[in-house]
Amino acid sequence: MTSELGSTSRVTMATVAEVAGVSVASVSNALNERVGLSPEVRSRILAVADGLGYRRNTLAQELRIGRSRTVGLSVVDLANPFYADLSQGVVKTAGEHDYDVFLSSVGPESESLKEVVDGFLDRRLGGLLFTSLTNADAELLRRLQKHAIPFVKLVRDVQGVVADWVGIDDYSGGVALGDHIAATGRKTVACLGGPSDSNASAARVNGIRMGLARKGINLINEAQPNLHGTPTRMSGYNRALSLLQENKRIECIIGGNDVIAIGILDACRDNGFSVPEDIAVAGFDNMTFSSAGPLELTTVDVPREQIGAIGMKFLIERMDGFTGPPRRKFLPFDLAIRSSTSPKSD
Amino acid sequence: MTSELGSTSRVTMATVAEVAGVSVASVSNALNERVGLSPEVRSRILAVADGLGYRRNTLAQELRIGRSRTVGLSVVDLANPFYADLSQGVVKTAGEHDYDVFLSSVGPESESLKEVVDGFLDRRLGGLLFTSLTNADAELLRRLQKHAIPFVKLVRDVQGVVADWVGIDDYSGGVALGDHIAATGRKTVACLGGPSDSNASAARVNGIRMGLARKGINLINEAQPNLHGTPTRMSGYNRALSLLQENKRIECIIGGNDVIAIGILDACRDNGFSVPEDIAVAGFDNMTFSSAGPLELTTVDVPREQIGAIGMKFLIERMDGFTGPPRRKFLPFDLAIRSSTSPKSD
DNA sequence: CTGAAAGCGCTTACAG
DNA sequence: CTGAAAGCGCTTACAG
Repeated sequence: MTSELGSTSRVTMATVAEVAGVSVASVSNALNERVGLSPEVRSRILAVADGLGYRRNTLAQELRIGRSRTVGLSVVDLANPFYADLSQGVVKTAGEHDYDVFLSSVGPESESLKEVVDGFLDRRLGGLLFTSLTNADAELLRRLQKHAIPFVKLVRDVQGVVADWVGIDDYSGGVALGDHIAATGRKTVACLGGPSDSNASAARVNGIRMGLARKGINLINEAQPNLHGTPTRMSGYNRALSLLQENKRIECIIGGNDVIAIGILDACRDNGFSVPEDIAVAGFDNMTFSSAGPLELTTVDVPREQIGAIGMKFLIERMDGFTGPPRRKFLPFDLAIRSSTSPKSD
Repeated sequence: MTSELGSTSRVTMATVAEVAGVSVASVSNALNERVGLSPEVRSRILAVADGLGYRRNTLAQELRIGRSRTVGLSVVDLANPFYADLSQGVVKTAGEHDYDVFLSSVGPESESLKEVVDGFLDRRLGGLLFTSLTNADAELLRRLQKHAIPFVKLVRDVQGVVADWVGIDDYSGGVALGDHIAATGRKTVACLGGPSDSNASAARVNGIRMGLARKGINLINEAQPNLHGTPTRMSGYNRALSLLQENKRIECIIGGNDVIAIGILDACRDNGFSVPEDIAVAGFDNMTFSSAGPLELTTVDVPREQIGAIGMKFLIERMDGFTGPPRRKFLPFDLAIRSSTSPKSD
């Protein structure tokens, strides 16, 4: 009498209908709270469904109605806490609005963005959220627009793709940081930015440059290839190493993000430079670990979780049919001044 | 002639079949590389599908075949880098085997584990991966077993639920850590562990206690409620604060994980205790930030990403029909000794 | 070697 | 107020 695999064969609407003595249509209507069902029948159906432990098959439902309450989130590197925090904001807000999140990782070891997007589309997800975009992704995004798939860009923007975007004014953040460094009295300053194909990284470096320039300070590595690079700790370490070796008088190194800055701090430690006495170090993002016990990194506080949350909110509005013009939401940021850039005491 | 919404109405197998002049069955057979199709027809179908930009509808396919190449991953707090690293391992391994990951967050603000699991089941996911389980979840897991849904427990184990598990021997890790602390010559030692309903946290504390006891050292907060607590920085800070105030002679505080340990370091810094001169601090996990510039935390190196990767591999084997007895995989760990527990120099 | 047909579990007009 | 029927886009025996 019982099926071979799985002691309990799934209970479907047909099962509920049979037990309740009604049609599957009525079961569907009852479950979806549609009008035109006598209260008695409706509550009987609900009771039966409950008793049988009925659960609606999401695949069947979504296939039929052609819409999904699941959104796709594409992330380059979950192990990078920046994206983990961002994702947390997305997942939390999604949950509050009864949406789910399908996560895909883009990366050298994993899939390309195109493959990730294909996977999203194959699942007929209701909307998409992107991080880590570059201008090279413009065509892909335009294809989504052609298919009328709503999406939101997070943190980084893409030239020529007019769509909702949420982030901060990275340029102004950079200016504030450069300004602060100049005010500490340091004049020999280098910057080790993130990848140049990230518009956010580029804006940060531009802002830092401008903030310093206003006080007559030029980046000592302005023309060098190390001005931009991979946003990893390793890259920060290696690039800082060569800076420290080439220029013994260097007074400050600014990382394009906190992960790079940690690499810079490692390099300083390993080479006997004490921070901030010998050299100042600053970052960008204000990751949780940026202020931890003895580690006190000056940085720009980027509201990562909020970016994810508002991005998700924008996406929900689009999925709900909002057709207003694309929005660009600049979230406020703060400069977190800590001991890694304490004024020179000489 | 064009449909109102979405310029390009989706191309389905029917479209491909019509253009190629064959039946949908043949299209399906061609796409699924089944035998019994003349090479010519097959390649023509493939060419047409490609030309039309055909993409298989995953919902329809999964509904039909009743299996899914998507697995569910339940995580308490993505913003906690421990789970982010674990997730990275899962996602990466999944991608390598052509599986996808559906992520759900359990938490006070979000859904309960039951809701998360229901969501997984409603989507007919092929298998599930759990982190942060407690004994209270036993019933839920047994229900999954009754329905023959494969799952793997990560890091934490659950009493009475015999199923695949991947983690480290937390007890031995604790012993190694306690042993090390004793060897540094410190005798007044406290431990601020994670939640007592986590079998991993409990094992860690037990191990630490044993490692110290072998050298005749007892935890000074053995009987106190602060021996276990929330695994957050805030909790570490607050618990450390009261320890420092109550016992000026305290020589070492061990955190049940690195996040707690960071809170301990914060408390030391804010109260003028220098590490390791005045007091030693140790953690557990070896998070990336645990060694960062001036921050040099002694800790147990837990291979988080590998736990996720192997857990995913186990799950794939189960989904592929492996029916061997449940496995318990203990991954090797290391003790990372750093300056936060340097020997007392008196 | 290829196609017609049934069916996965839903939803939604449309009759009655 | 309720049900029979078609259909979402696939896959899979089963005929031919």
